[in-house]
Amino acid sequence: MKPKTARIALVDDHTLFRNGLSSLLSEFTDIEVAFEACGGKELQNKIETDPEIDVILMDINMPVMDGFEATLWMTQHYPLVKIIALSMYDEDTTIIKMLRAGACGYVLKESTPSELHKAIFSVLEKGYYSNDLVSASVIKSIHSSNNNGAGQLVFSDKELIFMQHCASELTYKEIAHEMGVAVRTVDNYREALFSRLDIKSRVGLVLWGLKRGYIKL
Amino acid sequence: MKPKTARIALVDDHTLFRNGLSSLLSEFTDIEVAFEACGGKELQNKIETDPEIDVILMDINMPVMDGFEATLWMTQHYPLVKIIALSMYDEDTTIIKMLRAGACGYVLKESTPSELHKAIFSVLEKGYYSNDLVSASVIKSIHSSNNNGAGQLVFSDKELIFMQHCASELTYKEIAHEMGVAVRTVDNYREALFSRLDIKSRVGLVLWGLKRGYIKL
DNA sequence: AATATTAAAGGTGTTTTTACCTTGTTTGCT
DNA sequence: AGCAAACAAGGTAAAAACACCTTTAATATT
Repeated sequence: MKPKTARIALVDDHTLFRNGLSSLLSEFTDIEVAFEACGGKELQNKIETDPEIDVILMDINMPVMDGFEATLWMTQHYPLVKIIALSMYDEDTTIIKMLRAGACGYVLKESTPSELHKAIFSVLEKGYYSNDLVSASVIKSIHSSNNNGAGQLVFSDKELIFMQHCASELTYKEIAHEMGVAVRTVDNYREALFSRLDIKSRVGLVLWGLKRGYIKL
Repeated sequence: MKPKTARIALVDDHTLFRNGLSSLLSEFTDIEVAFEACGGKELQNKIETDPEIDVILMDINMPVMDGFEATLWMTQHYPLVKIIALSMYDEDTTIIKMLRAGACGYVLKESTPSELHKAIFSVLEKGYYSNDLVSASVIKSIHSSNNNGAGQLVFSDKELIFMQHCASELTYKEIAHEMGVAVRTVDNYREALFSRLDIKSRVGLVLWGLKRGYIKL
């Protein structure tokens, strides 16, 4: 069954990119851009009045509600709408994280329009879109030992808060005070993260978090 | 004098954004996209065979040769071509840096197509494009004390290399070895940067550099 | 009830980072 | 030639970061 026209929604906080992509996609006769949203919140509003969407192209790095959260929300509330993650980075863990959140494909912003077109119709016809990027990441995540058996990295709330605090000029003593725990305790968070992620310094942790979207600049 | 059609070149490493923008701009009857380039190097090649460009829309964060370098090169080799910086971030120092490198305007990727259109023709007719972002940055840079009298932050080559090395898990000892200088010398770089930028830790330096594009993730 | 797991916290020691002060050398300026 | 500025480098000391090992209390697990 060849679906007539794919109804697409775009979610990205950069208006120029969003409008540009919309203009680009409208050149394909088999694609219709139903609406655009600048973030997760706006998506929630617009999908309500127009739920007949086939595919959402979702940026990952957005302020307020980012692509992970928005994707998670979509899979819970509109499980039939397919989501393709659009990102600038090709970090394995980010790809895995998006796929786990419910995305059916992952396309870089460096890709060509025709690859995007292919991704959209692959998702519609096969239910997923897989390219070298995704395949490699999936395989790596299965083979990786830096994770629990299920192939994912899990962080406690405290660890995530600690990680964000690390991206500042606060000392660990000040972070401990900020979080209301003993200095030794944040030292535990640090040691746990260092060993799990195979990191040797605070700078390394900050860089790791930034690359994968756990820390916001 | 109303220029017939503005001949534009796009420089951005993200193909989807570039193509999208191209498609968007081609909807304006008074704009013609002459060519696209994925980075500074490709721009250097293409401008040679097609130098009749009115305005270049230049992304700042690109690998290999970034927007700063490319803008500097353009002002030296093709001083008549106007450049508008396109960026995701609205950091004051970045804006100033691009303007000093020769850019005639600064537009965020969050902007609307009509603002971009306005910027292009403002640059062509008035020679520059100024919006609230640019005005505020210019004023701040004049009033700021974190700079030399001329209102700019200047870094030596070694300092820039050192800064980039700071965004790693290398210790200062290893950085010194990497750079072929004494440990005390990189300590000088660090102290100079810390005091000039009012920074208290290596993490702070890395965050400062990332926000302003001096350090690449 | 006994056992395993986990989070919080302490002890101790080493390495790294940071701060401040000083010296020699080069470079450029007048 | 004389002087100032800039750069590389050394000394020292304190603070912060890092590593490793142990203890306690609260939670599960069986």
